[in-house]
Amino acid sequence: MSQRRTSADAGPATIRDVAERAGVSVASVSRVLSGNYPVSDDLRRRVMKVVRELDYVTNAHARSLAGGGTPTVAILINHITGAAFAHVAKGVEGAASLRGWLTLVGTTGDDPERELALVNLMRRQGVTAVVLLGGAYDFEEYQLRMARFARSLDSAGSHLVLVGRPALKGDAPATTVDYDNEGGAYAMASHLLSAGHRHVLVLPGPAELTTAQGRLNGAHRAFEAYGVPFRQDMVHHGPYDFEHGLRAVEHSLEQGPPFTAILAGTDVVAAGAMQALRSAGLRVPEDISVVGYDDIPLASQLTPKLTTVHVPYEEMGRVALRAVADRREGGAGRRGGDGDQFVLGTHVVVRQSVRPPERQG
Amino acid sequence: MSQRRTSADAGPATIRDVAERAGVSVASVSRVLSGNYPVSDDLRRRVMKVVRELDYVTNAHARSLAGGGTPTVAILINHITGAAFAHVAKGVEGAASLRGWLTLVGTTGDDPERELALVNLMRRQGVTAVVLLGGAYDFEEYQLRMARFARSLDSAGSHLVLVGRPALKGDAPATTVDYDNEGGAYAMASHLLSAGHRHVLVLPGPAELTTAQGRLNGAHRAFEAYGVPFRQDMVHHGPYDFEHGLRAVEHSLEQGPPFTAILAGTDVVAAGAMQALRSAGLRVPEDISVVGYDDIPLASQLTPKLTTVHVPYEEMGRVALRAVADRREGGAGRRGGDGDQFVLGTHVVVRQSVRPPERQG
DNA sequence: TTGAAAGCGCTACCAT
DNA sequence: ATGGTAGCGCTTTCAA
Repeated sequence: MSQRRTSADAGPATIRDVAERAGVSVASVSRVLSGNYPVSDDLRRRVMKVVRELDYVTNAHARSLAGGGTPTVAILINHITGAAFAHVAKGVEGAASLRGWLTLVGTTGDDPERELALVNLMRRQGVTAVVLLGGAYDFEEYQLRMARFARSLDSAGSHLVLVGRPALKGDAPATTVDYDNEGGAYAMASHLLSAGHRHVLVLPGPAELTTAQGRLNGAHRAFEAYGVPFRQDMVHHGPYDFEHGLRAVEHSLEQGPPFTAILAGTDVVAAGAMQALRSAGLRVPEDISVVGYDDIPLASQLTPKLTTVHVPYEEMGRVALRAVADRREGGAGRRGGDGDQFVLGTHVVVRQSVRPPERQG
Repeated sequence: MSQRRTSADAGPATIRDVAERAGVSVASVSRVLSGNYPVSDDLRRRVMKVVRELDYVTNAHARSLAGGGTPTVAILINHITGAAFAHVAKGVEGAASLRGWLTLVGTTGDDPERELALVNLMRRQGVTAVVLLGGAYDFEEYQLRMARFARSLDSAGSHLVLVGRPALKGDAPATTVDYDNEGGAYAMASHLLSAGHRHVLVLPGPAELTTAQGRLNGAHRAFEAYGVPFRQDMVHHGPYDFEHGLRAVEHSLEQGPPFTAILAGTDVVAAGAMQALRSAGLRVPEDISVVGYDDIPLASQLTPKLTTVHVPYEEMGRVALRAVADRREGGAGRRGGDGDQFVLGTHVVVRQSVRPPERQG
C-alpha cells in the first residue's frame, strides 16, 4: 500500500475523511460534490482541495442507497459479436453516456435460463431499464415469459424494453422499439421481382426466430403481389451466419431448382452466398443477383457492393434509451401503464449486386 | 401501480417486508438468501415461499455497502463496433459471468477526457477491475496517465488491467495482457518475403498508435533480416478502416512505386485494399498478394480467404479476467505489488491471398 | 438455530 | 450558508 492519508486506515477515502480533513461537516461535503445546493466559495475550495489530495470519489452504492445514484441501463444480448447488436448497443450506450448514465452489458448465449438470471441480476442492481435485444423465439411461452419480466421489473421500479422483438400483447408494462421488418423484406423482394427475377432462392434465417419469420412473410407477400408462385423448395432456413449462406447456395447449385437471384436473411448470409457463387465460377450480379438485410458496414465492403435493407440499428438504440429517459422524467403519471411502442422505418439501399435476369448469364 | 404487497407502500420489496411476512427476523432472511450459513429447513422454506410471493430480490447496492456484493469488471473500449474489441469483450464477459461477476461497458470514443471520466465513474462503482482495451497513443503523457489511473484504482481497492496496450514502466500496480504484436508482424512480413516479394506496400495503421508502431517495427525487422531495403515511400499510415485500405491502394496504384504485395495493418484494411485492387482489375493473389492482421471472422470470409496473423483476442479477455480473479483470491499478499504481465502468442494463418511474385502478373 | 442491533457511505431533512 | 442526524437495505457480529 502506498496510500497516504490522515489516518493509517486502509480502504478508499470516505466522505467523512474528507469532511474531517477539511474541517467541515459531511453534509457540506455532500453538498459541494452534488452541486445541487448553494455553498460558499470558500467552503467549495476547501473541500475540493481535500478531494483532490485524497483522490476521493463518492461511493456509488452508498449514494444509490441514499436516494441519489447514477441511472443505469442494462443491455442483454445473445451474442456480443453480432454486428447488428453492436450497433444497437452503440446507440444505447452513446445516448446513455450523453446523459451521464451507465450501461451494463450481459450476454445470454441464447439460453433462456441465463436470460432469466440476468434479468434478476439487473433487477438487483436497481437498473433503470433492461433492454433485451434481437429476435426472439416466439413460442407460446415467450409472451408469458416477457410479461413476467415486464411486471417483475416494473414492480421493482425498473422497466423492460424490447428492441427488435415482437411487442407484448395485453397491458404488460414494457416498451417496444422495433423496425418495419416485414415491410423491408417486402420492399427488398419487390426490388428483385420488379427487376424481373422469378426464380429466387430465399434464405430467411432460423425458422423459429421472429425476425426470420417476418422477413419470410414480407417476401411471401411480395411474391403474391407480383403473382409469382412462392416455392417452398427454394426456401432454406438456417442460422444467420456466413457458413449457412455458403452451404445453402452450394447445395442449391448442386441439386436445387435453378435460380437467378438470392434473397438472404442478413448481409452476413449474403456474404456467404456470394462466396459460394464465386467458388462455383458464377459472377454477381452478372450471373446471379444477391441481396441482403441489415445494412451493416460489411454490405458496402463486399464486391460488388451489396444491395440490402437498411435497418436503423443505432437509431433504435437511441430511441430505446430516450423512451426510458422520457418515461423517467414523465414521472409517476405514466408509470405502470402499458408500454409505448415505436416502429422505425426500413428502406432498400440499392447498390451493385442486382441486375435483371435477362442480362444475366 | 398493480403492486400487491402486505402494506400499501410503493417501491420494491425489502428484506424487512420478507421478514415480517414470514414472521422471522431480517437476519434470518439474509442468511437464507446468502446461503452461507446454517439455517433450519423450516425457516428456509418459510422464507423462500415469501420471497417467491413477493418476487423479492436483494438490493445489490445495499449488499455491496454492507460488505457483500457482486464483483464487477468494467471494460473501457474506444469503439464498441470494432470486431477485435468485441472479441476481447466476449472473452471478459464470458469468463466473468462464469464466475457470477458482472460486466460494465463504456466507450471512450478516443477521448482522453472521457476515458478519465469513465475511470472515475467506475471507481465510484467500486468495480473490482477496470479493463482498458486496445492500442494507445503513446505520447510521453500516456505512461503518467496510466500510472495515475493504476494508483488511483489501486488505492480504491480496484485494479487496472491494460489489454493490448504497452505495459507500464516502473512499479505501477497494473496488470498487462498483451500479445506478441511485433512478432506477428515479423512473421507475416517474413512470409511475404520468403515467398519472394520485394516490393511491398505497407499500411500499418495510425502512426501514433502503439499497435501500428509494433506492426511496422516487426515488418521492418523482417525486411532487415532478409536484407531487403525498407522504403519509407511505400509505407502509408492511416486509420484502421476499410476506407483507408481502399484509398491508400487506389493512390499507390496511380502514382506510387510498383508493388507485388500488400502488408495491411488489420484485416479490415486488407479488405479495403482488396476492393481497390479488384476495382482496378487486379486479381488477388494472381496479380497482387495481400495479407492482414487480427484474424477476425472477416478474414476467412473474404475471397480469396485472407492470410493473416491470428491474435487470440477472446483468450486475452479470459486471461485478463482470470488475472483479476486470481489476484482477488490471492488476497492481501499480492495486493499493491507490481502488476503481472501476460504476453500471448500470435501466429500466421496461411490461407489463399499470397502467391510468389514470379507467378503473379 | 435464531434474533437484535451496529454499522457500511451517503443524501436529505431539520435546525441553527 | 452550514451542521447534525435519521435513515436507505443489507450483512454481520454478539447474545440468547
